[in-house]
Amino acid sequence: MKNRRRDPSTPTPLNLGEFLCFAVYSANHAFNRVYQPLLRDLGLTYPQFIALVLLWAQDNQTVGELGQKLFLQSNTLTPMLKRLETLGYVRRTRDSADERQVRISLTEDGQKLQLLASDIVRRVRHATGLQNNQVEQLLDEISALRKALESHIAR
Amino acid sequence: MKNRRRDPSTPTPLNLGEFLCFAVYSANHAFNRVYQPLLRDLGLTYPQFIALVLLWAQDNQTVGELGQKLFLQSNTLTPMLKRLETLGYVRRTRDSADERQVRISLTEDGQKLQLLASDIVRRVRHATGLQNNQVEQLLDEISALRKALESHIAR
DNA sequence: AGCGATTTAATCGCACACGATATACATGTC
DNA sequence: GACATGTATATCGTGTGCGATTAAATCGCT
Repeated sequence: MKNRRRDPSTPTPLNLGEFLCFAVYSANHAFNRVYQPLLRDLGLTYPQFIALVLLWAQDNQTVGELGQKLFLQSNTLTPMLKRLETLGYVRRTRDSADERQVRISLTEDGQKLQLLASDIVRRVRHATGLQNNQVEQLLDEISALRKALESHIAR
Repeated sequence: MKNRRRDPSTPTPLNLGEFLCFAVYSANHAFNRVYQPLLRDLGLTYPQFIALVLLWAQDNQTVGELGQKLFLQSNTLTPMLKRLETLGYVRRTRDSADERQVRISLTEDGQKLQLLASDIVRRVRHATGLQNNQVEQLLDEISALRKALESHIAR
């Protein structure tokens, strides 16, 4: 039960190791670096891979739909999707019913990538060193954290 | 105990909500967005703030020392520290004993910022909606995750 | 039908982040 | 002391991210 006396003229020293935000920040970087060598052969970056995961689950989504799920806006997505188009993994076509919307659909090559994706995901999960139930628990906790932060942002 | 039959020609569908990496990725973004309005008045970005946290704990560190703690290299840090210098919060001076090293020291203005920092950190902690012991537990879990990922990268 | 408000993407400028490389300095070996 | 080796920082190019703005299409209201 220590109650150390401190010089009141200097603020409480902040220890970066105690920052939850920094733990999250550096864990995110670590994930990035684990994915990188696995994705290099496919010419993909980690965010691009995440976008493809969404498209494998549901093809032909609009830019806005993808952005809602990824928490990204068109200013980030549009250039990224254009790169995926250049790579030959997706097509970008205006929706004929609503010309404001751009629909992203997988090419045949883009669909084929999914065959490799499961293996990549498996490897990354292995790299976490966690059991399935631990992954689930941590995932729930971090998701709850994100939601709490977002509800705070909304105010 | 469902054991759905699947078409063996199509891969297992991947659900982004089950990706621990994505939970971490989006939680990191959420932190960023919570910090942003709090730091705007100081002209600081979130990574810049984190760098200052390190300098408040120990002034006059080298670029390399900061990079080791932030998991960043000079190609990221140098421009960022130059911006902090332009803002008038730090000075960049070559170490006279070893001219290869650049030492980063806080200006008077940079030191003063610490008075506001504790309040910002307190607000962000409040935004997480977590109790102190919950923060500690989650921090330990995420740090362990980062370490596991990094030890995997090292191989 | 007409027209302002809303929605959807795209564009621009800036700030990370990193791989690859360059440059200057320091160290060790002969 | 010279030269190879190693180290610390800086530079360059590319790819996210985001705030602010723009442009085009649609909606809603009268």
